[in-house]
Amino acid sequence: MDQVLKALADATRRDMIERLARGPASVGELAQPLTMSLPAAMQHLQVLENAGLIRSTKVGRVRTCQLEPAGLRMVENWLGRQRTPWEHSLDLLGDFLAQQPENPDEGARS
Amino acid sequence: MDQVLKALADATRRDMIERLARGPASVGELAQPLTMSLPAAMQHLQVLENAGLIRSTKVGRVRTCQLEPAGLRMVENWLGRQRTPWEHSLDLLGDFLAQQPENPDEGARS
DNA sequence: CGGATAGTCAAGGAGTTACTTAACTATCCG
DNA sequence: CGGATAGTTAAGTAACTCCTTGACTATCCG
Repeated sequence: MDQVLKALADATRRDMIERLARGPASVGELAQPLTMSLPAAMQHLQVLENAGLIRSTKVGRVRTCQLEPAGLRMVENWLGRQRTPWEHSLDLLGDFLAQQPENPDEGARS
Repeated sequence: MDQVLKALADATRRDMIERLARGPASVGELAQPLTMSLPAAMQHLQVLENAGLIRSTKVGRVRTCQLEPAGLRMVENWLGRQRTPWEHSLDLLGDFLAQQPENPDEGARS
């Protein structure tokens, strides 16, 4: 879980995932539009593969990478679990707290 | 988006979110179970609030934090968008690519 | 008032991350 | 074979992250 979110926390890696969501690609194809050296791309891909977000197979001298949807789905599940209990009762509570009468020093947040 | 995922990439901040998913809490209440100094907790909360994942209001000398579900939902949306086009056709394509018998070399820059 | 409580600001330092270049291996093609 | 292509490894560096301590402000309560 930690690995997955750390992997997604980088904009370059997210770009790679967005590209892979449109179809498999080689390491070079992934590196080229990102203005980045090949070794840099490799490191990112290793992070993504380590996190279980992509899979890659090497045929000849070309390594083809593809998305692994299970990884993304795991994150979605965690997110859903965190926001389930609250959802819309939060705003009411927020308003309640913000309007506590005995607090002249409390400027409106913002 | 970048801020949100960077915020979620830290285990301590995820613990905070899980705690807040069970109800609002003060800065001290969040820091205590995490064996962490108060300033450290503050920095994490600032990151979370900056990312739009939590909201906080100060009443008296106590700052009460609460979850902001919209932030988590934004991430869920992005994740869903990435894995929609593929889902299960990926495995078939992967097998296909892995079994290509020959290797044409003319793909890259000419 | 004066002490304790809750939070905040400001450096500073240990550890990690993301990139680079250089050197190297493996594959393809003529 | 031999040159070019695709990827990989290794080492080094600049920038960032997380946490700490110390000093400070604001609030509560006796």
